Amino acid sequence: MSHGNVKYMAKKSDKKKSAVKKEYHHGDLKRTLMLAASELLEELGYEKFTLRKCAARAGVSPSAPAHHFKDANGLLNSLAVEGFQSLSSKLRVTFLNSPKDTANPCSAVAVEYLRFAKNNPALYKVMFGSRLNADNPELKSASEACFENLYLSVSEMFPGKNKEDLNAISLRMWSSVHGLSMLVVEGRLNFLIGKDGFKNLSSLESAWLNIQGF
Amino acid sequence: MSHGNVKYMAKKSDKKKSAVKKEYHHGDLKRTLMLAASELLEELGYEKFTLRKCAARAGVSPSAPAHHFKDANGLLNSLAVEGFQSLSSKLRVTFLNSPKDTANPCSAVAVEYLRFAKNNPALYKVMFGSRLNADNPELKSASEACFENLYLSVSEMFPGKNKEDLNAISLRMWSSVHGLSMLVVEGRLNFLIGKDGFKNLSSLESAWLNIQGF
DNA sequence: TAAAAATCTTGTCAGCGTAAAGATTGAACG
DNA sequence: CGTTCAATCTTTACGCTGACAAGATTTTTA
Repeated sequence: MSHGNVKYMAKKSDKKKSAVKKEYHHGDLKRTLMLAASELLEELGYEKFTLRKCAARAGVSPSAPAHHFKDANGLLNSLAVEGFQSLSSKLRVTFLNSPKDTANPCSAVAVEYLRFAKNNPALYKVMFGSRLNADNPELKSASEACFENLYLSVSEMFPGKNKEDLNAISLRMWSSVHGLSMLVVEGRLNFLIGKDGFKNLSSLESAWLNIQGF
Repeated sequence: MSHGNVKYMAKKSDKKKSAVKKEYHHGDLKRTLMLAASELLEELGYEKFTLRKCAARAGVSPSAPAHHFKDANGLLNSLAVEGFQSLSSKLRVTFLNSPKDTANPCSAVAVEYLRFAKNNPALYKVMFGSRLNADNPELKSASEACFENLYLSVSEMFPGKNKEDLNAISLRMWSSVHGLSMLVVEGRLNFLIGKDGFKNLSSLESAWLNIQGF
């Protein structure tokens, strides 16, 4: 496991070490482009991201990405899919590790959701923004799986409820925390800071959390 | 009042009737551009709106808008400001005209909010999207005034509460209905339609409304 | 080993925002 | 009334963008 096929490793190693010399075939351009895109998104912001800058950071020509993604939005779409998968598992893990006997058993999940949005603001905007086509099959199933995971936690939290109520509760939770996340990520709560004892963003968020359980 | 200065009116009338003949000075280009922008936004969608198309629809050159707005985002910013003013007054009127003795006195306001977002989806995205600078003074004060108006209704609804609670309730209401509006407007609830008896979007929205009062 | 496929580059195109400079008009003022 | 000046709009041009077509290079297949 540590070495594997020696010949192959040597080849790979050669490739790695000759990073100075530019090679025609990149080897793992798809992954490299997604990494570069993710970095550029958070560095420049959602609006200033361009495919050409992304290709430049990956060290390839502006047309190279076309061989791995349909177009610029195809690249962002792949990022968003991974974002939903990451968010989904984070929320589930948080729920499973949080105490179930508190007054508001969802607050830990909500905090984790908000943390994700604040840690990856540009990615979060891509995931829910109108740049991507919401009807894209992969994106649709990824966001659906995320919701289903939330639904699962909700159903374990309210064992007696029927499907309609569980769906409604899940939707209520999602839209509520999504709304706060968007307002925070878009800077739309800035005017509230300094008002009536809300000295910073955190105090606003905890007020939001404490005012009620979903 | 019906006629005013005859000379001036005649002049204006001449201008109107000679619409075939293109004139160098438009007369009310700022308003015309905002109208054209608002139309194009809803026709083409938030992402495909361009300043050049907007100028073309208004019948002027691509550089003409620069004399009335700082840049493309300046035009959208003005639209967003008017959007917040319109939304603010709609919500207040709805609250004042809705019965106060129901179980959930906010539901009428929430419905009106959602109606605004669905009637002007592209404008709504502009108002809350990251294309505009959230720290723009005019935009900031317009959205703040909108929130203050909501706060006013909330304070009349819960007379006993202190400022902190009223702020938290208002924020909770806003983020909740904003989250639902965004999800609806961005088409992010499509995958839920047809699931567990939710035959359309309206059934989802009413389930959201009925699951609890804010 | 030759053909085929995959991968990346170069060259090109229309469309975009916007800045600079010129043309036209209306308003202010003698 | 005529002149000057500011406001308004056009023309021209620049760099940047996404994307397409065609060619170069490498890897895979057969």
